[in-house]
Amino acid sequence: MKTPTGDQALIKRMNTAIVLESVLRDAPLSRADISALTGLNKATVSSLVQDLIDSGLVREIGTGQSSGGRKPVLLEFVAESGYAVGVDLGVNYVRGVLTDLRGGVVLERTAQLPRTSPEEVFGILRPFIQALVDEAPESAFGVVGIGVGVPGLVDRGGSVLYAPNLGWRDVPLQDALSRAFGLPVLIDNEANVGAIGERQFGSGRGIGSMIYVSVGMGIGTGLILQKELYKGAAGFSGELGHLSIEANGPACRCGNRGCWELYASEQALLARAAEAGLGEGTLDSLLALAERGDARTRALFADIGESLGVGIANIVNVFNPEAVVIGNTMSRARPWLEEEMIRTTESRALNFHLRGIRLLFAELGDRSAVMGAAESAISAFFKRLRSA
Amino acid sequence: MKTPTGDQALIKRMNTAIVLESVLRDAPLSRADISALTGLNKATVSSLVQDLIDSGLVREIGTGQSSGGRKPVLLEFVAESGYAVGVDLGVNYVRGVLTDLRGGVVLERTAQLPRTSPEEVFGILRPFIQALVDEAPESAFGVVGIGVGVPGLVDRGGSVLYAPNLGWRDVPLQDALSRAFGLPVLIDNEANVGAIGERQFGSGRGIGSMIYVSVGMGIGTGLILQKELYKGAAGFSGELGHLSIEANGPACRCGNRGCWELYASEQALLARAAEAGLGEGTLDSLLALAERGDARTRALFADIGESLGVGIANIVNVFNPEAVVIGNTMSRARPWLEEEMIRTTESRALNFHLRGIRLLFAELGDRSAVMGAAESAISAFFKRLRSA
DNA sequence: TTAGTTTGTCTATCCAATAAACTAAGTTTT
DNA sequence: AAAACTTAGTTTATTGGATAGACAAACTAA
Repeated sequence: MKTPTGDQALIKRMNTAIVLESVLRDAPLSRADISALTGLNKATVSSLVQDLIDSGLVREIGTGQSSGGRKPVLLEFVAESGYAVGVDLGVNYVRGVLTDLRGGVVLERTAQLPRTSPEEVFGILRPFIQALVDEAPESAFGVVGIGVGVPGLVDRGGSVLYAPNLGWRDVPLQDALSRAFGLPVLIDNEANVGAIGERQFGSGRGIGSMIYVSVGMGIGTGLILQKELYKGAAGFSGELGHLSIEANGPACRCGNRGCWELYASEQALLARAAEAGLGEGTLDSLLALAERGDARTRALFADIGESLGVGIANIVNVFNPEAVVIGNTMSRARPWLEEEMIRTTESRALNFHLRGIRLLFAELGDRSAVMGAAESAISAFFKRLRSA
Repeated sequence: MKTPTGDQALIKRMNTAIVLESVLRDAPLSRADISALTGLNKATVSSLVQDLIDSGLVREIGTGQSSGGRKPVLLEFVAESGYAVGVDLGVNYVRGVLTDLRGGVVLERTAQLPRTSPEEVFGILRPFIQALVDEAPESAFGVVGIGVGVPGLVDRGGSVLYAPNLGWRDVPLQDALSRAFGLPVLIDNEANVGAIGERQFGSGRGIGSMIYVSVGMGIGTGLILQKELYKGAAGFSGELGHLSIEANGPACRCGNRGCWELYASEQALLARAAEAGLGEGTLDSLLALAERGDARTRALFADIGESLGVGIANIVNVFNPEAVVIGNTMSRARPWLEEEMIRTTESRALNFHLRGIRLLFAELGDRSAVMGAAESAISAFFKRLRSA
């Protein structure tokens, strides 16, 4: 039985977390506010706040307005008490951010990735991350961790089991990075960190259950269920891109037939554009064509929108989420996709499940993943705080 | 902020729950065993166990073996300290059980349901349940609750929003029953309670993430994720029967096209049997034919197995569960379905997701739902104990 | 017998939360 | 401006759990 048993330390940790959370959410606020908000006794709040001030996570920022009594001392979270690094490892680029503990971006860098072998990538990644770490200002906690999103399957130990577009198999990335930097490292799938990013900083703020659909060359998905990222039994789930929507459709490289991503991804778009002789084989050229009003291109985007809708209807029926967020490169085609996507979803999903659902596009654009990677490092830091 | 704050009462509730759980799981065992198992101090365990004995949930049952010291006093859970009623409301039947708090069946009843209007069903259900309640032996907690599984969509308030096969819309069943009996009542979808039943008492014992697929006239599903029944934002999720597996397939009554249940349900089987002139239009007749070795019938079952496999592959890719459990009437056709179902699933699902997965059939047969209904009443009782 | 072992209880102590009293620092009323 | 009131935050004594360690009880083995 590894269930943690209850003792006083647990209570203190819980209540400290509650206090910190209310500072994070509602700052600036006073000790009295926290007491009223949380139901904790004023004395308890005072004591816990003092601990947080001592540790450097919270500070007093002067007094607020009074309505006939002593003025409250306002508190705020010290976002600069620590920093996190987020990395989005793409197929031909690396993007990195250095953020404070509230997710405020201090620094952002991008680099090309001309070769993708694990060794070569690591050779680029290491100085790339080191530069971000080095730029972090002095702070109470320093750099609290590194989060990395990768385009592939990642196991619970942070090994990249399979990343077809990088040509990786069984690359122990977490091991390598945490050894190199001596910092906590979290590796996760690009769609999973994208989901975290959009939920924390983007269109999914405050939403409890949300499915993030990363539509790039393939389709990946991140599932936020009951406010938590859902991972399957083995740590990888949500391969909704390989949900078959045509049982007898064309074979997919995954072994299944008629996978959703064969119909609704950027790759699908480009393949069909090539067949029809549209554009120059890039998303950009097609977007430009659509912008100029080319009817065939617009019809093609509408088709992709419809295919997206077919899959989204499935998602809605399966998960009954509060929101579905479309991200990654294809979200740039929103104007030409959205209408048909929504129409198809609404005509296909169960009525009861459509009530109150929101079909959104990523707010963070191509930064969903990198921000989510940073956020996962931040939240891991808070989790460590809570349990120690 | 409604987060419950931590105080000593919380500690005690937590630790009491931990102790009770270890008694439930590992009885018979001694106080010393519990202390070793849970990490709680011997004194703490003694005190909590005494409380549980006083409340009637635990009792001493004599001494055990010693290996050179004082003999341990063995404890066990008093299953007969309370009783629960489980009801499986079908389209033309009602099945009910009275169980003790461990889920041991004390009494089981079935009745026909000739008419399905809410009033008529309630007229039958009320005395049916009353009889079960009346038969419960005297006990410390009495009948702790009533769980009901229904073939339809149920909202969080226990209202049946939509049950096409009963012809129900917006029937406040929980209200009606809890008013009639003055007991806690839980209403849930048949597949959800079936999932609970199989997980607690059937083939899913001890499994953390499991998808229960109820294949009857339609296909319903219950999702056990991270040891909990997953319900969507609005309380209904897991309509995997209406996952489209042929985007351009035939229209389904749900509004979508090519839904899984159009290919893999009992209804699909019977429709195709009728087309082919096989059997007398019942599952029983087809099973008999297959038993006798009729090749066309067997091929038909194999086809259904393949269609089941297509959907299961999707499930596996989406959820990466530890197990998929096939239940309800179609599980009776296991001998004629299983091979093709497994073959199709394995050829279509992602390799990584197949590792260690188990494709099982319901152990409880047609009692998955009724047992799960009782279990949901029992676990609600324990939950109440824990929070008060 | 005697020594050693294991179970379970008892006792003193610790610690976090709390209520209530109190101090601090304001605003409003007269 | 003094008195009365308000609100913020701290101090103090109390409460109620968990705990370590001492201890008693009950056993085995030699």
